[in-house]
Amino acid sequence: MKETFGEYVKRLRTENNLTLTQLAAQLDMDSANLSKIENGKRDFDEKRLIKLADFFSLNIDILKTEFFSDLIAKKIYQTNYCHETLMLAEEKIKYLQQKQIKQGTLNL
Amino acid sequence: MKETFGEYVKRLRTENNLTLTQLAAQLDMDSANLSKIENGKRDFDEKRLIKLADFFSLNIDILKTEFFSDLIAKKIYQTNYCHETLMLAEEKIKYLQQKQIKQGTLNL
DNA sequence: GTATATTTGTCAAAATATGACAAGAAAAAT
DNA sequence: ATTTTTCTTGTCATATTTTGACAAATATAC
Repeated sequence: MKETFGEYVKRLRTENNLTLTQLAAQLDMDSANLSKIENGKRDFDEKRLIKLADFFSLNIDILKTEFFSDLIAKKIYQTNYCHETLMLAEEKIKYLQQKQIKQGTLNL
Repeated sequence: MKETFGEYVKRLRTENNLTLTQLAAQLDMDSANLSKIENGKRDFDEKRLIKLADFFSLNIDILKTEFFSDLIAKKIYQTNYCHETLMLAEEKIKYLQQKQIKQGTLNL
């Protein structure tokens, strides 16, 4: 079963025998805040995904999938019946893509 | 093919022959901002979902599904490959639910 | 025990969202 | 065709949320 994004970062860090301070330095952030991220008390800032991918030589698209799926999971969990919402979201994404093709751009 | 949440609201409004001003009054908001919502230039505020459901006698859960799927669609669209992210999100929701069962509560 | 690592709490500053209003554009009514 | 109504867009002050930073408490290792 899947882990959260925070747990994923923690695993990357510990598997590479790094301290919070060491990884935080690489990501240009406070180690205390990184700890909160690993423990699900704060969100990882999207703009640092590239640094994370670079440092651990991860595929950025896979990392983004990890990241965004986590945001979505947190948002839906508790609020809403999951499967139906996600199915509908998928339809809507397709709709937005269609709309973009027709209109050129799309401001959301 | 699915519509956006804004288009959905607009459809509800026009099918019921209401002006923006009339619906905005029911939702306790500015009609100019409601217009932006219908046209995808602002987000509908979650806290007004209940008023919307009440006024149009909609099932709140179905409405929430419409609402949250829209948020997700907007977030993923452009950024990420859709299907894979949503599949992973579903797994993560299950994981969070499992985690909650074990821990009692979960702060995210 | 001391040192190192991690977690938690707090708070000011930055970023984002919201409410409000004015003015322009489009549609409808007369 | 001009007046009235409706809709759209722009702007901005305020409210809310997120972030960065640091201090202090706790836990782990040596």
